[in-house]
Amino acid sequence: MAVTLADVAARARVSAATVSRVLSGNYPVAESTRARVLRAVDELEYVVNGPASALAAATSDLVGVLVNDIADPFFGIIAGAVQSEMGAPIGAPGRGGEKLAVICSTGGSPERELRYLTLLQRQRAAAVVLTGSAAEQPDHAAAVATKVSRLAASGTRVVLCGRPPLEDAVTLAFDNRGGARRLTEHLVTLGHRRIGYVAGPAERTTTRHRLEGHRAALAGAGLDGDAERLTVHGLYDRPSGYDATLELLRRDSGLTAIVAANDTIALGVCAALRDRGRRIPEDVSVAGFDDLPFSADAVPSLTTVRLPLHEAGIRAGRLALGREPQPPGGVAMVRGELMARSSTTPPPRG
Amino acid sequence: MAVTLADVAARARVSAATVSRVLSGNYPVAESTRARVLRAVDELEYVVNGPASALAAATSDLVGVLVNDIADPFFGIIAGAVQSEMGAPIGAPGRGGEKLAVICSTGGSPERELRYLTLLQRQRAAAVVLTGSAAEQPDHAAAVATKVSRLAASGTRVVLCGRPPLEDAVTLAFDNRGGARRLTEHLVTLGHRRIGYVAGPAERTTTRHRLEGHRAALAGAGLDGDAERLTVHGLYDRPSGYDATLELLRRDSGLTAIVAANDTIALGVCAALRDRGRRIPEDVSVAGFDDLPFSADAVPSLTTVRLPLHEAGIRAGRLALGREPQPPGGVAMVRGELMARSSTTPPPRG
DNA sequence: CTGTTAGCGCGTTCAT
DNA sequence: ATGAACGCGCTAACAG
Repeated sequence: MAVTLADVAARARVSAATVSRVLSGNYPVAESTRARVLRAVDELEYVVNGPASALAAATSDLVGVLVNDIADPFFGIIAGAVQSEMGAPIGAPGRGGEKLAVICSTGGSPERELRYLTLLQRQRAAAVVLTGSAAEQPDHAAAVATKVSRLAASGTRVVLCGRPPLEDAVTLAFDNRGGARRLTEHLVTLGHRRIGYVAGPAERTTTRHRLEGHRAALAGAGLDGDAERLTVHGLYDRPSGYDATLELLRRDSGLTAIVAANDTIALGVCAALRDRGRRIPEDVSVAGFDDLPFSADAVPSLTTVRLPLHEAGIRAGRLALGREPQPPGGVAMVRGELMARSSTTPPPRG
Repeated sequence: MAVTLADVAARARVSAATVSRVLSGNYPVAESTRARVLRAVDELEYVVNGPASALAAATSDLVGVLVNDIADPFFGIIAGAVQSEMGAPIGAPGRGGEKLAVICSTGGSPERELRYLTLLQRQRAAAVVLTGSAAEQPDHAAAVATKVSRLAASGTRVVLCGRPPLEDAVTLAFDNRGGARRLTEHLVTLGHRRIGYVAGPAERTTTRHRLEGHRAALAGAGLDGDAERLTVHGLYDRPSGYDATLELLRRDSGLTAIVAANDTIALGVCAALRDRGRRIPEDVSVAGFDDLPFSADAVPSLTTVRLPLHEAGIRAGRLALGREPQPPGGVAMVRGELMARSSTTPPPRG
């Protein structure tokens, strides 16, 4: 029913193989026949059959991108950047290098993560990029590691972006621990002594690393006695930040600063503080993490740790396509930069 | 090299056809052999070859989702919702109904939109969901319409979400015009007479419809004399809102309200007003559109028009899979709801 | 440079 | 209920 290679070949009075060669452009073809073929393609409005092509060539032009939540700009920025690298390579005239990025939103569920991985394996994806924090439950972690190895074994390149290294995969790790430490050190330097922390969901690598960095800074200042009591876990969203702040205030109404595990949580922290009549930063300083676009515009502008998400996504995309050499040891660390803005200031006196 | 159907068949001592039938589950197979086959599948860690399957069955389990910018939560929310509908249908035990959503970020470029459409056509996608505003240049619009017809003709279901109807496609249109009109009417009712408007990029349907709604409200109040002069176009982003506001202030420093074409622009509007020493809303009222998650949390909370993006995405996904009956005439209108919040108030006296 | 040949792995008749 | 055989549309040898 649809137009096939054979139809084009017939119309151009050449063999199917020749048409195939013209289209993939990776083989010498006489200019005259080439033109004839292209004209036939045009006239017949022929479009290659992807599945057939993938089957015969044993390669697919699909690249999977797994994210926890595509509605969260953190992942949107990374995913968009990865996809922007999927076009045809610079010097390739043919429609050869066009890859299609498949963005999959797992909702943070390890089961769905594995399901998507299987789906991509079924599609024989050329590469897979796993972004964001990984679940730390031993069984899930093992299952993902196994799946990754299997994908790698079957020729799918696997890139990890913002999650801890794994065998058989190239990794772009975010320095969550270091960034978090510098952020809390900044507060300590300002003079804060009673600092609350709103963490993300437990059992996630990013949550743990950021919390560890925070604790390290506290320990360095001899302030870690209360750390456990002044930490509340929640999701990486605004309502969690709001609720956690109320809880923190209940536990210690004399807090002079609250650090949130990310910027979105920080938004909720600010809202709760305002509802409780605390001024930011005069009464309570607030800090986030990630430096999402809205953070610089918040009122007051949010002190946070800038992660180069776009750049990381670009790099992840290039690594996935093998257009960039792997970092030594297969692991590169992406540093975060402290952005000290208006939401943090020395604590009120008295 | 990889495990194939034949390998599984050999191990289970049945024919490849039987294995195929067990896996697709749409054919009677004896329980005993069924169990044997499934065990073999498990032991061999067999994963169906998607391309081969798609070729033989002439159907694909890919669904394309085109968005202007996946880093923008507006699209992230829609895309995430569409994808959440792609799982196996409720009563289907087999791995049959699993669809893979391919989210493609076009950057608002009509060329890339067409390229993605071709890529999806090449993959023989089961469906395509086009979201967000469409370019209005006649040639581009025609090219997209043609491509859509061609996709539809080849059996790909096409769903339009948040863009104007097209032949051969089911449409979920947003009532941008009506929402914008009610929003500006709200300002007029509050007493505003000099209202600036920061529009999105020209030549886009959403931009035009929202602007038309705004103008209609002005005209209804006899305020449309200055409308042209008090409108500035930009992109749908924060910097554009910032710059446009400075320009508007230059054109009329006595503005008492500024309406932005979306919430993100409104963020920039607020920043610029503050930098110019204007209080919001005491000196100048500000309004946005979309009601993205951050808008309720802004300080002051943003008056805007709520679009049920998540619900619309869910519906678009169901329509794409044919799981929901088409609306009468193939077009359904999604209304926006005015959310009057703290960023709008009566104009200052004098 | 071009045509011929032979699969790629699976779904689907048609028999049995 | 199961197996044998064919073909989906394309690419990759191999000739020439």
